[in-house]
Amino acid sequence: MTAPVQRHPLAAQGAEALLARIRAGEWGLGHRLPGETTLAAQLGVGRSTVREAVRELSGKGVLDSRQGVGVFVTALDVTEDWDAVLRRTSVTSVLEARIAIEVEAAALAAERRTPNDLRAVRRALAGRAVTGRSVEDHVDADMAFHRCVIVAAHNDLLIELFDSFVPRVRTSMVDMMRTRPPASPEADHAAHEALTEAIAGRDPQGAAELSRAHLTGLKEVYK
Amino acid sequence: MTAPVQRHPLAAQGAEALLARIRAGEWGLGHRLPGETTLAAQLGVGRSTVREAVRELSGKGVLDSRQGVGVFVTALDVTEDWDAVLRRTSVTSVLEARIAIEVEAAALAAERRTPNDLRAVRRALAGRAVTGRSVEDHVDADMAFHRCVIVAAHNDLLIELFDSFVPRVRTSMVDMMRTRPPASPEADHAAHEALTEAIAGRDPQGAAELSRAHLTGLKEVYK
DNA sequence: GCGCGCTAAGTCCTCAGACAAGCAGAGATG
DNA sequence: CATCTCTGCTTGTCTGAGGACTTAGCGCGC
Repeated sequence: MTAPVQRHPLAAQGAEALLARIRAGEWGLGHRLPGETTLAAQLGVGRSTVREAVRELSGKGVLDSRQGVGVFVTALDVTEDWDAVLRRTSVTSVLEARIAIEVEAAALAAERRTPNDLRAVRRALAGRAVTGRSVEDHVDADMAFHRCVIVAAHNDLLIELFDSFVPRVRTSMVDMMRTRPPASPEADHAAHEALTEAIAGRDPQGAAELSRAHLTGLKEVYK
Repeated sequence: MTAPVQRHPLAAQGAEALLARIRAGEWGLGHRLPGETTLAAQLGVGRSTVREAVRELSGKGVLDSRQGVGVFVTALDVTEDWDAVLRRTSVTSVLEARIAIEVEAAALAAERRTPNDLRAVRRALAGRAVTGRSVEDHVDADMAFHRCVIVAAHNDLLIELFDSFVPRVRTSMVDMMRTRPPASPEADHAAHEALTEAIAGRDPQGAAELSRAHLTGLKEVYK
C-alpha cells in the first residue's frame, strides 16, 4: 500500500481505523463500541473527531449510534463501493460497460420516447453544443445528454446502472478531454445530433448503431 | 410526511436536507456548497452539526470536502438501495438490463475467452443440463452459467454490474420458472449450447445474437 | 512584459469545554 | 411483587479558539 497522495483528515483516518477493527472482528455484528471519550483517548484525537468518524461510517451503513445507549455495528462489511471498483478498472472497461448500457438504451429510447423526452434530449443537445467553456462544464453537459437518452428509454434499472458508475468517472473523462480532445468537435457534435434524430425518427436500429459507433470511437482513442 | 418512528438527530436531518437540495439541483455536480458557517445559519444549527451532516454524506460518496477549498458535490444521487429499486421495477425492466449487459458480454467473451474460461462455461452448461432437481437448483445453475459467460468477457465492471442486481431477482426467476416453465426444456438447453459454441468458435456476432434471442424470448413470455 | 515569492483572506480541520437529552439499572417505596 | 425515582453513563448540540491549507492578488526583481 503506497502512501496516498492526498493526506487524509484525522476524522477519515479514524473512520478507516474503526472499520479495520470491525473487519478484524474486534466488535461483532450488533455489538457496542466503547464510548466516544474512550475511543477518543484510544485514537488520540478529540471527541468531535471521533464523532465525525462514526458519522462517516454511519453514512456507509456500518455503524448506528443511539442517544443514551451507544454506537452499534450494523454491518460487518461495506458493500464494496463503486469508487474502489472504478479505481482499479481501466477506462476501456468503463467504456465497454457504457456501450452495453447506452446502445441498448438508445434503441429502447427510439421506441418509447415521448414528445417530452425528445424535448429534453434536444435541450441537452443544445447544451453540449455551447463552446468556449471549461472542460468540466463540457463533460457535465455531455453526460447530461447521454443521461437524457437513457431516461427516454423508460427503464429505471438502466438509469440506476448509469447513475451508479458513470458520474464517478467524471474526473477521468475530464482528463481524457484535456489530454486527447476530439479531433473534430464538429464531427463529435454531428454524431450526437444524428443520434438525436434517430431517436426522434423512431429508428431503434439506427440509434443503436450510432450510439455504438460513437462510444467505440472513444474507446479506440485509448487503445 | 408522517413523523418517523425514530426521531432523527439534527445532524441526520441536516444530511437529508442537504441531499434534498442537491437532488433538487440547487448545487450541480462538481459545484461548491456554501461555507460551514453559512450552512449552519441556513439550517439553524451549529457548525459541528453541519460538519457531521456533511461527513455523513461524504461517507455516502455524495460530498467531498477539501481543506482550504470547500465542500463539493461528487455525485448527483446516492445509488439507491438495489433492493428498493428492484422492488418497484418490473421483470421486463430487469430482463432489458440483462440484455444490455449479457449481449455485450457474450460478444466480448467470444473475442477474449481463454481455454480456461471455455472450460468453466462448458462445466456450467453441463451443470444446468441436469434434470430432476428443484426449481431453485435449476435457477442457480442457470445463473452460474450466465455469470461464467460474463467472466469470460474479462471486464470487472460488467461482472460487478451483473452481480449487483441479478442475484437479487433470484426469487422472481424461481417464480417465473414455476408458473411459466419453458415450453421445451430441450430447446432451452439447445439455445445455451449454441451460445457456448459461438463463444468457443470465437464468433462475437453470433454469440451476441444468440444471447439476445434467448433473453428476448424470456421477455416475450411476460408480455 | 514575465516569472517569482509573499501576503491576505477564505475555507475546512481539530480541539476543549459546557450543557441538554435520552436510556438503563439500582435502589427505595408502596 | 410492582412501581417509582434517582443516579450514572451515553450520545447530541453548541460555542469559541486556534491551526492548516488553498487560492488569488500584489509587489518586486529580472
